[in-house]
Parts: sequence; C-alpha cells; structure tokens
Amino acid sequence: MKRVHEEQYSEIATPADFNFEECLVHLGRSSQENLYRLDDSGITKLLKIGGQLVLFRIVPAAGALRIEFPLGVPAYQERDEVAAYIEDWFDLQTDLQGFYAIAETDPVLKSVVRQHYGLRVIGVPDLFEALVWAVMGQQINLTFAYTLKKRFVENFGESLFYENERYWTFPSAEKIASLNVADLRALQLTVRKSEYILGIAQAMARGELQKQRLLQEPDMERVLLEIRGIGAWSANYVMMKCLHSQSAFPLADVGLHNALKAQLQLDRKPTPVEIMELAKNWEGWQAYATFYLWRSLL
DNA sequence: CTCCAGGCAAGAA
DNA sequence: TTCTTGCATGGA
Repeated sequence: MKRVHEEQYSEIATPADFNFEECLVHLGRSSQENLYRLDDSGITKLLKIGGQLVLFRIVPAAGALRIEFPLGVPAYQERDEVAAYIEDWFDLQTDLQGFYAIAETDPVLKSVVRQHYGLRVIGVPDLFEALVWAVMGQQINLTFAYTLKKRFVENFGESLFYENERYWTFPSAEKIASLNVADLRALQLTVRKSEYILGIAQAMARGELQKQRLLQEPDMERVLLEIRGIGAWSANYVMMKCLHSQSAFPLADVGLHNALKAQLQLDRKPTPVEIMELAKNWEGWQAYATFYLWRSLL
C-alpha cells in the first residue's frame, strides 16, 4: 500500500473509487478550521509524532496521495506514522462496494451517493480529539462549536510557522488534564462541558482510555457510554469518525434529521421511529449513509 | 425577540 | 424504566 520514493516523498495508493475533491468539500466546510490548511494544490497539516512536530502536505497524484515534508523529511518511522494517519483520516482501508450496492436501490441514498460518489468518511484519527470534538458539538450550532475548538487549540495546542502561516496540533490529553474548570470556562465552554473534557483528558492521561484497546473491544459503545459526557450520540459519532465502525449510527443527530427532511421533501423532521425504519436497509453501513447525508447539506 | 443548535446528566414520575 | 428539566450561548 505504501511506497517510499528515494526518501523525498511517500505515496499512499487510493482505492479506485476514491474522490479527493469530494473529501475536500467536507474538509473545507469551516473557515475557522485551524488543524489543517487547504490551498489550490493540497492539504498542509502539523502532527506531533514521537515528541517532535512534523509538518506534511497531501497532494493528489495518479491513483495515490503523495505526502511531502516541506520542513525536511523525517525518519522512516515518522513517515510511516504520517502515512498511517492519512489512511485513517480518509478511511482508505474500507471497501465501499457493499455500501454502493445498497445505495443503488435505496430511495434515500440513491441520488446522494451518485452525486458524491467516491466520498469517504473523513475521520478524526486521534481519540482524544474525537471525544473532545463530540462534547464541544453537543447542543450548539456548528459555527460556535468551531469557534470553541479554535480557542481550545490556540490556547493549549502546539504550533509552528511555515511560509508565514501558523500550523497547530490538537492539544494533548496530558496538557488538558493539567487544567481546571475555570481554564476551560474562559473559552466559553459551559461548566458541564468543561468537566466532561477534563474527565476525558484525565482518563486518557492515566492510560485508562486508549484507542488501540477500544478497537479490540467487542462492545465499543458500552465502554464509551461509561464516560461522563458521552451519550448515545457522542459514542456513535466517535465510533464512526475515529474507530471505523461502519454500523455506528448517531440517530439523534440534528444534521441527519435535516438531511432526511430535505431528501424526503418532508415539511417536518422525521421521527426516530421513521429514521429507524429507513435505516433498516442500511444495516452494516449506517455510518456511511449518515456521512453521505451530511455531505448533502454542504 | 424568538427559536434552535451535530445532547447530556441528574432528578422526577 | 421512561419522562422532564437545566445547562449556556451564539447564530439566523
């Protein structure tokens, strides 16, 4: 899957159906996003790997994504971690034939999937980031959620400058675990959400919550629901965006409701019972159905 | 001004 | 077990 070319750059092979442009539409949905930067030719992002900051660019190539390192090519191990991150981020390991087969005849998905064919679930590979982002997004509009995330990242993340632009890493669980409620309240997070985020950070900093262990857990949802602040919506959101669970389904999601309302041309939002009825046909692919429906709102 | 937003936990019934 | 309420503030 991964090929290294004379240490200048690496390439990751992409599935035949992969559509980078569709993925870019999702990635470009907020002008407040500060964890990566899009430009005419690709994506630039900063990650902290093995204690060091690594800046990389993703540029589409024939049947592949090319990874470049503008500030110098790191050692093999770091390059390999960046490649793994990108495969995770763009969900490149999932074969979508089963989903496309279902969508072919599904009354809700048919046109949406045809329209955005090649889009993949754009994930949040870092578990701490996925959990925090889920909590931040609860019960507030997405614009304000992005504002909160921007403040969170720019107050507690690490950064470096490259070509007059500043690039940020998502704050570490260890860093956030050292804060208190007042520190997060200052960003206009609620007391409740501040407590949730600190609790998650402390659990992860203590090693009680690990992505690798969750991935091996037969009942991920049960484990996630034990975390204070993580309810059914957040658990399924994280399973979908971080843990590659194709059957994760954030049933209570307002965006999902709005997308279904529009697709079905209803004059009201569908009820949970109606949604479950529609979703019977999506069994095993609820996450992709949800993500394509979200895409229809952009 | 009102209503709603990528919900949740805690308390009440 | 299921239903109701407070949270807290920005955006439309």
